[in-house]
Amino acid sequence: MSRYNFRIIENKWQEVWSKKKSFSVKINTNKKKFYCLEMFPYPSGKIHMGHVRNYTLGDVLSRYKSLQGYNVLHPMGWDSFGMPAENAAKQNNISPKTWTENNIKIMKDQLLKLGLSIDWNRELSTCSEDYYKHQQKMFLEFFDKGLVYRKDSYVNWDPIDKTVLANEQVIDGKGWRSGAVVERKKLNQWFFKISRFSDELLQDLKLLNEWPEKVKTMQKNWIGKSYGCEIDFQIEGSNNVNQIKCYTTRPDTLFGLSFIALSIDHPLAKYYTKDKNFLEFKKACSTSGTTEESIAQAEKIGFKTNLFALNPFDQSKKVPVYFANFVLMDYGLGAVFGCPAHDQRDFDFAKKYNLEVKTVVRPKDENENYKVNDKPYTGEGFIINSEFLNGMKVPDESINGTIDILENKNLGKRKVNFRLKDWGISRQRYWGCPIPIAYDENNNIVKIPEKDLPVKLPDNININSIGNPLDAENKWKNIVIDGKKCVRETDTLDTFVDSSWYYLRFCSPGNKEKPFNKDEINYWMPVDQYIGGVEHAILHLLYSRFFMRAIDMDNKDINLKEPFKGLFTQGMVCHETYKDEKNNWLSPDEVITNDGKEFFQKIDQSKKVTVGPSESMSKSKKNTIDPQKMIDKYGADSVRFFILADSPPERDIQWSDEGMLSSFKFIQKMWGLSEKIFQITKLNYEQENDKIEIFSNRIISKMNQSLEKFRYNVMIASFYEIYSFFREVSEENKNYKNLKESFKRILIAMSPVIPHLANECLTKFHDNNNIENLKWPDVKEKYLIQDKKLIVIQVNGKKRNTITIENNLSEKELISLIKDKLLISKYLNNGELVKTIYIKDRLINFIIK
RNA sequence: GGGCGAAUGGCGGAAUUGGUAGACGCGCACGACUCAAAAUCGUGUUUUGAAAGAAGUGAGAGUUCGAUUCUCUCUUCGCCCA
Repeated sequence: MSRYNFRIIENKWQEVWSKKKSFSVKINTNKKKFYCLEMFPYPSGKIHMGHVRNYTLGDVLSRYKSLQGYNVLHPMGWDSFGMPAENAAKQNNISPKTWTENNIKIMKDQLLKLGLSIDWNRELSTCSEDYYKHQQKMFLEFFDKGLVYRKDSYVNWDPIDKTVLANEQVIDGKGWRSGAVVERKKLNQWFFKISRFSDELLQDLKLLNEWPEKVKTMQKNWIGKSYGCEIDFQIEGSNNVNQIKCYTTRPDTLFGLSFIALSIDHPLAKYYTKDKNFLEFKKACSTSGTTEESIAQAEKIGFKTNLFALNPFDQSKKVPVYFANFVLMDYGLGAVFGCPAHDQRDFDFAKKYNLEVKTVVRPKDENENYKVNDKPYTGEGFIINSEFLNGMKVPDESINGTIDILENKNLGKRKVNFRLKDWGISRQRYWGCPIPIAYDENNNIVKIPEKDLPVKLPDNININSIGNPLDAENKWKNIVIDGKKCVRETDTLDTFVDSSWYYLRFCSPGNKEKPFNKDEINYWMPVDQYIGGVEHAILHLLYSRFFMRAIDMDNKDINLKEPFKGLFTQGMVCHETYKDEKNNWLSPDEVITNDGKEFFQKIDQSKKVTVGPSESMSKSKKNTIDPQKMIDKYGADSVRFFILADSPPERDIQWSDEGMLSSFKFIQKMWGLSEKIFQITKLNYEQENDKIEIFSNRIISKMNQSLEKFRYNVMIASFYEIYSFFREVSEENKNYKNLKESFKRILIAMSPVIPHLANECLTKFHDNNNIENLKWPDVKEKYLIQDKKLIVIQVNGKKRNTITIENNLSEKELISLIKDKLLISKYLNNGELVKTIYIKDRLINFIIK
């Protein structure tokens, strides 16, 4: 029997698909559509295992839906703007464009070798003018709709490289390249007004019933709707200020007030700009990064003003007013009141500055003398030490009750607040979509006129100039609009903007005039199944949801708010990590083992290697496996098979060489089996074999369930069952009348996972080798019904025996049968039978005392 | 610091969603084929026990006739934070 030569066969089928354009689709209103989309890759150089997993998942689904008769849209593109291209350009003296285009070429070739069912006619690249020109128009449309504005905002500033750093470029508070301590710096930047849709983005999560709960929870927390109130505090100690407004979600702890804390960006800061100590404090604040994590973990520090605030409920009580580093201007009003007894941050701050800690909430099982000691109490309970609030139940009654009182006394106002901030889209970088804006001599905003669009990125720039290279491009920067001298905006758009609408562009990739065409959108959208990493659970998905709403706003042609009907988030691909004796990372290629216990360096086997825990594959830890090498060695089908086997798609998967090899062996065995069965089908016919029918229909039904629920690892288990069943049948060497047809049906059901092998085998079984228009096999229901049932016999909930019975036996008949056969007599004789519980077709439980 | 998950044999994992725990694979052991090895195939493989049996899904409690599944407390690990 010939060995399966995957190199020849896989290549053959990939050529067939590409020549016939098998996966290219058009609108067809007679067919139900299915839009399957995986998150498109950043063209970093070559594909990694994460891509293989992501695109295999989508491919299995696409091929499955397609066999089921859906008109499947399954496109692919490139998220091709972004920092790595600029970094590579600096290192290798090659333009970001050339670098990116080369990478795309390589990666596309790799994806083709995986045998993905992609409509390559729709390929797009976000860095191409064809794409970003539409984005610039959208930006201006959003501008007209009032969804774009400019304001001052902080960035991470590297004082040595004189450049703005992204959060991931700040490591332990230092610039990744220069090592300089990063400062916070204010810049005037562009924003999308995502907050306009805060409530809608929150409420509509309820409509997304095909999204994972955890992603919805993460988005809900991110949007962070809170119900609280604004409270007015009277101020003493200044001629300029007599009132400060604070936002709080815990007005019920007002009697525990011990200080007021302001953001350093609070309007009141302007009265302290001449105070040396304040300026020093401000500088100290600017040394921590801009992420929430760094702010939460930074030591809480404050600057005491000469002001005092009066407690609105008791004007005889005065507390100091501070500026503090943990208060953000973006949240609420940039001013909070501190109640140290019942908030961790306030508690830390009070301890540091020796402020009063007054307990005003007691837990349920404590009495009124309860006192907060070394830890704040943030749980439920009752209000104490608070005069007219005493006894209120925390939190619901106390918060609402206090707000009512504040409103009645005209001291405050009920207010809903969101944590979600507007989306800062300015990036001080070259390799991104230019913002189609200029400024006149008075620094007024001027939109680039439509006739001058797109604003093209200049080629041949000096990538090594300090800061944003576009700033140095004077020829490009200085323009004339309507006879007025203007200067272009040199910031480019956040690459999250590029990926916020690419799913729409796939519907109308060739349209030169418009980003997309109404009929095509209305046919293909929404995306039925979106697949990608959970790391995008918040930002990318929220931004896309915002974009869809922004486009939908005031647009009669489009009536769509949620772009992704179904979402699936896949786990990561992990591998063990290796270190040599000097603690340097080693790649799996550099390591060798004989017994799987002790590991040595390949180049010098006297040198021991320490094996670390299995972690997400990353270049920095060198624990990557190159998909290209695996495809070359084992073939695409084997790699696809392995990446789906074993682990559930939503969980992390461990890469294992043994697993990869056994997948490869399975492909070989399956080929051998197919050949054997093909030989058998040339023999004289035997009678039909019921066992084949029962097995095939049950296993296909099982595969259907696994596919519908994304349990691809369970489906792979069915593959092994299929193999061993048909191998047994084949050993009988009998050409049962239903053998060929059943095996064909099985091969079709296997084809989404291992398309090359399955199609090659199918060709043989088809009379004229023509395998067009294959259909997903139906399940014949009658073979799923079992005529005999296995019943579990329990005594007091423990399994003691089993019995196989005919269908439709009554409880009485069953019990007498069990007693007749003495199946559990030794238990029944030892006590009194109190009760029996009978679950039809499953189990009977005897309760004995 | 906050948020969200996860935990089942030596390992990856399965369990009709409250009803036989360990499907399927890897690994391991024994056997067949072979001069021999590789490959391939077969049998076995939760622990304990000679067996009958007993115990068993991170730990501890609870609900239930019955809990891997539901509730509470704790432990460990992972992911995310404009």
